Amino acid sequence: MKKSSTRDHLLEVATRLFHLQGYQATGLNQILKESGTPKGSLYHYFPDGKNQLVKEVVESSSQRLLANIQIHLNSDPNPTIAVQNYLNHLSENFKNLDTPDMLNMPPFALISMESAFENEEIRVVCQENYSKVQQHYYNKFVESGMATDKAKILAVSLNAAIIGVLVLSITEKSNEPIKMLQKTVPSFFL
Amino acid sequence: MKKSSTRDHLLEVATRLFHLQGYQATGLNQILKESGTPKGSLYHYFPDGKNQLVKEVVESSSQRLLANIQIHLNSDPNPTIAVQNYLNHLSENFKNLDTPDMLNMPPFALISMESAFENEEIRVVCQENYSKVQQHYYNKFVESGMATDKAKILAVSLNAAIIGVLVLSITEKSNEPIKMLQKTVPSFFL
DNA sequence: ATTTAAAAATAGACCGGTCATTATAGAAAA
DNA sequence: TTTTCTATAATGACCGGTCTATTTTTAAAT
Repeated sequence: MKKSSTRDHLLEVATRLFHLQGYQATGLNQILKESGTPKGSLYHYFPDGKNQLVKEVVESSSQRLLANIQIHLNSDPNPTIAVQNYLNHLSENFKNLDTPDMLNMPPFALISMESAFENEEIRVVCQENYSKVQQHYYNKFVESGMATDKAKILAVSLNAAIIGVLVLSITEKSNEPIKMLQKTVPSFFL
Repeated sequence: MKKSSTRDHLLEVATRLFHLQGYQATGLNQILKESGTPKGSLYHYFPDGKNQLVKEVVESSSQRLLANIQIHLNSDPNPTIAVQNYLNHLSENFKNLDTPDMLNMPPFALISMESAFENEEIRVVCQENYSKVQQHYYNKFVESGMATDKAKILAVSLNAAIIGVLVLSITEKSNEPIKMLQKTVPSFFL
């Protein structure tokens, strides 16, 4: 028997909607309706309401994102190829242009900017997420022999570039921007 | 004198708030309150309400952004230095970490992601804005002798990197990410 | 195994408040 | 006087959150 499949399902639907529309634009009623859950259950599993829901969504999305990045970074010893593999994975998630898979490619840009001046708790979780992502890149670069100071600025720049191409890809509903970045990646490592 | 200073003021306040909080999180009442305008005036100048306000905000912000980019790209014949000058300008706008100047550095990421799956009209305006920004970069690169195919992918990548770095800077309320990107810019042009 | 009491989960009505928008009137400017 | 602008009140829809009641599940006691 599913221990708390209702809770998981709620979190899943909320994750999709928050990353797609933002949490400000996503009402609890929409989450309830799309997940077929009554309001009582939501406040049973998430007593602190929407704020708790947002926080758990961001935290679990971060874990998923980090694991996903690590997998692709491990796919090749050469960091250039590994990063390109990761970008390739991201562009795959844009095959369905209108409903990109927000679970395997959580674009934190929306939630992190929504929270930046409004919800300090969420903002910090987003910031920590970005920091961890960059740490993953940094480690990979250093392992492959890059100087630590260069690895640091490159990790931040790569993270920024990927965030940016996701914003672009979502805005124009095309994976072309991702493919373009893919081609410029090698020059980062010269 | 007050030809339509009320209208301009309304647009100014709305611009600040929309870029800071997103348009979903910004109520008309907040705009009215912060601008000291009565509700009647808003619907007098913007008969189509919030949607018209958002559209005009994005359009005017885009114009401002494009003009600003052009100025900095013209600041030096060398594209590397010109881009670094622009990044320097951006990092200057983060001196007041809690209230960055959204007029001189409109971060479209928030509004463009908010609108992507919700307001097609706004989404298109954002997309066109990104396209024009990239055209500016492209022209600069080609003028300086870069091959057109390389200029194209580089323009997209640079745009993405700048978008991303603004997302990072806003999230962690620091201009450090911008400064880091500044250091990696030269490698783009090798 | 059956009964039973407690706990967990579901269900939805309800609340005060705020949302964008409209309506209506008065003031200012032309 | 006619147009433009200001000022509020009222509108209905929806917001997140609370509340109480009911059903389902769990576990203990017989």
